[in-house]
Amino acid sequence: MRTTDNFFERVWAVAAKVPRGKVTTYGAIARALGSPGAARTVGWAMRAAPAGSQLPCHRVVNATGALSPDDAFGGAGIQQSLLESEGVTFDAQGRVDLKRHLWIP
DNA sequence: GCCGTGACGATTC
DNA sequence: CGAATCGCCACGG
Repeated sequence: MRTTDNFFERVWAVAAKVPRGKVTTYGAIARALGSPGAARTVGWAMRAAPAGSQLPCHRVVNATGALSPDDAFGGAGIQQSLLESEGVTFDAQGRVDLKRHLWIP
């Protein structure tokens, strides 16, 4: 089958299920897939996600609420802007308020 | 089957 | 809080 056999598709599937105005963490997705330690692999799937897949990867953040690198999404601040547009709030550190928007599959 | 890689996680300083 | 370190897992070569 394709190079993207299972894990990647699972990650994308879960990420696509994240409701608008909410965010999830790589660890949460990895946990949902049955591999709580595969958080890195989840992040890798996001980076390997095909452009134009409409995958809301901007709704996926790490456990600390920090967003993806500035060079991601094609520009710095893009991720935060998108989340803010969806109603997501940030703290003084520019991190997502997981206490309010954390969503787990 | 080993090595290198990586948009992570948790711990420690 | 910020930076550094170790450990984890899956994919490609």
